[in-house]
Amino acid sequence: MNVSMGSASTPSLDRRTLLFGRDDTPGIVSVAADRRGRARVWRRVDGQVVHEEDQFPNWFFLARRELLEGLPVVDLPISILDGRPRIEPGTIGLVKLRGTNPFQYLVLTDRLEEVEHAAAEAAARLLVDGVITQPISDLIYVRPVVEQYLTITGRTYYKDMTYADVRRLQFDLETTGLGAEYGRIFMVSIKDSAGFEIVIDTQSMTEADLLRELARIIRERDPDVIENHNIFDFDIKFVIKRAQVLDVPLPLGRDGSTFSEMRDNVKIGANNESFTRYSLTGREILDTLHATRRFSAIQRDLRSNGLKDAARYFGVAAEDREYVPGADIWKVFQEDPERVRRYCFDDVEEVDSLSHLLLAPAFALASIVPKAYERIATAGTGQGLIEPLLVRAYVAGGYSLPVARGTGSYSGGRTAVFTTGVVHNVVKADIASLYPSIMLAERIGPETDEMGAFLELLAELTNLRLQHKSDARRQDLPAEERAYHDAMQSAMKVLINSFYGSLGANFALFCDKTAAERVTTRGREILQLLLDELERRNVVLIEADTDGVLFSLPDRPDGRPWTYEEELEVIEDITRAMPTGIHVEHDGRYRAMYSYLEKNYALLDYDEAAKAGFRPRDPIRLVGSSFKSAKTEELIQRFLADSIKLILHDDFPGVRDHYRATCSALRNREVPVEQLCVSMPLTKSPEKYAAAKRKEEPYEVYLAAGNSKWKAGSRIYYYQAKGAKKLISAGASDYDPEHYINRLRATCKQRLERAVSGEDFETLFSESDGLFDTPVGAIRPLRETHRNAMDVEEKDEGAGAEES
DNA sequence: AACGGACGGGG
DNA sequence: GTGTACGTCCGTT
Repeated sequence: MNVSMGSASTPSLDRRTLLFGRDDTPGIVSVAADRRGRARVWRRVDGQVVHEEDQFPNWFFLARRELLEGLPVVDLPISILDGRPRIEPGTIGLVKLRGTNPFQYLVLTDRLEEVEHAAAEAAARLLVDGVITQPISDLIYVRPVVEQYLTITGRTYYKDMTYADVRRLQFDLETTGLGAEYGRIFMVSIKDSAGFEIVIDTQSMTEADLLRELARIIRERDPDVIENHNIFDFDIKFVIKRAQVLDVPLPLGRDGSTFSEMRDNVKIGANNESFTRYSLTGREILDTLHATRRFSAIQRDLRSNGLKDAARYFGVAAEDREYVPGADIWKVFQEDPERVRRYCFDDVEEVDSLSHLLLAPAFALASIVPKAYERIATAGTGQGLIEPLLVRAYVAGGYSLPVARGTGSYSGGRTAVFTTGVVHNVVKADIASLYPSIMLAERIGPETDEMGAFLELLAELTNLRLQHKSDARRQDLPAEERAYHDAMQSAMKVLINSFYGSLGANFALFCDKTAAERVTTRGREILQLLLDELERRNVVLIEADTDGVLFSLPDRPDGRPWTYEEELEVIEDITRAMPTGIHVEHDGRYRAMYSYLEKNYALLDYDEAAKAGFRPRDPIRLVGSSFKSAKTEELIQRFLADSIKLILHDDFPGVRDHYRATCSALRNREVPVEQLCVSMPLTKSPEKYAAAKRKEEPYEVYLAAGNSKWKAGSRIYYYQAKGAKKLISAGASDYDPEHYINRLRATCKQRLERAVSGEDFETLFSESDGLFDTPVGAIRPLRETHRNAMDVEEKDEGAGAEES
């Protein structure tokens, strides 16, 4: 409905220009711009970096012309926006824009400081005089200068470049301590994507020379991107501090300037976190810690964001990777410097690997969105990405811009649990890109989008993503090219999924709560259609969430198991019953499932799925936080998983046998003590603990073992012996079996409460056969249906609405 | 034991 | 621009 609302004379941008901007200049690796219409551009051409000076009009949107009163304003024709606009030096140009949105004017000038200041002053005066009532944010809309340059020229970073074309340099410090006030740097490892590798340390030079050498190497290697894990909050801070103390200059920018510093925010999940951003002219600085945390905010199974943990999680930690505990590094360096050198270099290697995995999509986004790469890597999706894209379209099209006016809340996605307990023949079905599909199919976009750019962009992204996705799978393409297509498709996925969010976010320029609610309402209807279609096929619904459903196919009279192909047929059949543009996808199949709580369940794979060459994984998967607790002993955690597995195999005698075997193994001291230990850190030093005068279990256990000294932060392992807790010792067998049997029963009773009745639990978890017990072979698992299991998530203003 | 508060990362 | 995640561990009572 919003497409082509303009008059016939209105220039409309083709979709490619909307998405990539109108200027295809390749190889831009960094941009510096100022408020006087000057830009410096660094481009990588045939592997060499060239520096170019450029001119552009700074610009901002303005709601009221009178804010420029008294300034020598020149009216410019709107046709100036048809190509790349150029103005005479010193001009304060004003373009009256098309359409009816509040920001009616575009100011083009190379005197931005002066003009913006004057307009802000005028706004403040008019506000005081009561002539206007709007806040200044409704009167003047200014983007950062680099974005101004990229937007008005239609350029972006990294056109025609792949990740491998950019020169990335990683460096990592080893220091005598964490605080830059007292610590010193004694080692630096450096690596770059052109094959440079070095580790330098204070065995062969002074700390000052180490810093000079670091600076010399960075200048000589001339990287486009500098990266490390926690580079902003540690390495750069430390380097600057030590360089200051030792009077070493750090002219690391491409123009010989040093680091600049500003407060900025990094979007992590739904939150904004403030940090000190350091910048270098002509280079981009990227923090893999930010990237890791952004990842783990979505993918919750990455527990720790530390470099080593993240590298192991992603499978990029080398077999022979050297580890040195942080607190020991300086000490180990005295005894075995070679070991610390290996450790330090392994760090930069892992950073490089994480960068490949986590930053390639941000890199790909930088060839689309008019924004510096280092900013894209920390930006949110709505205001951070979608808005710059739409604003570029509005500037190029000469359209007036809306202001953000979102308020209130609306209903979001629907979640429901229909069945708890044990179910078989489980299939997971997802509606592909539910919200984007609805927006495209029903032509739902912001009412204020008079240019119709919103849906055009969404449509183009959806088309192109499919192409990139299929190209990423083409075996006839070289790996690097496939990686490029994969990064592109995931960048586009990020954008596609952000459109709905930017409708629902109050502070987004193109916020439209009514439109957002139409999307979610339609989403609930479509999910209901899917549920209805499934029920019509006599499946048992288990759990539904916004755009996906877990269900159980009925056993067939002849007992034949369902095949994947048959399940696909069911799903394709359902897709045919869905509205146009809505596709249901097969997203997983499981032999059995224990549905415990909403989003907490155990899945048992089909045997063949485990063999089929996918990632090797346990045949049973426990999903959801309620199954995991760090404080559970290994034996109990394993016993629970095994019991669920047996229950899902319908093997109740097996559960009882397993229980009895475990009890007797405990009583006969056959369980290795390691499996019964809990681990606790001694965070306080001996002095601090003594001073605290308050007994804590781990310390008392450690002291009772005859120790009096420990290093703060060291971790101990201990178990319950008869009468007292004791430190682990190899082969110890004086643990208290009754204690562990009780713990095991208590844990299982709770976690299995929806799988077996209380009565059956007592039968299963009993060491002797009771006279009146149900025969164990006759025990059936629980399965409970929950009617009215309807639940609609409220989408509040701002938070939460961002995610789709 | 129960609760409020700090932290997550880097050496 | 503002409110605010979430799970774990610490410190206090």
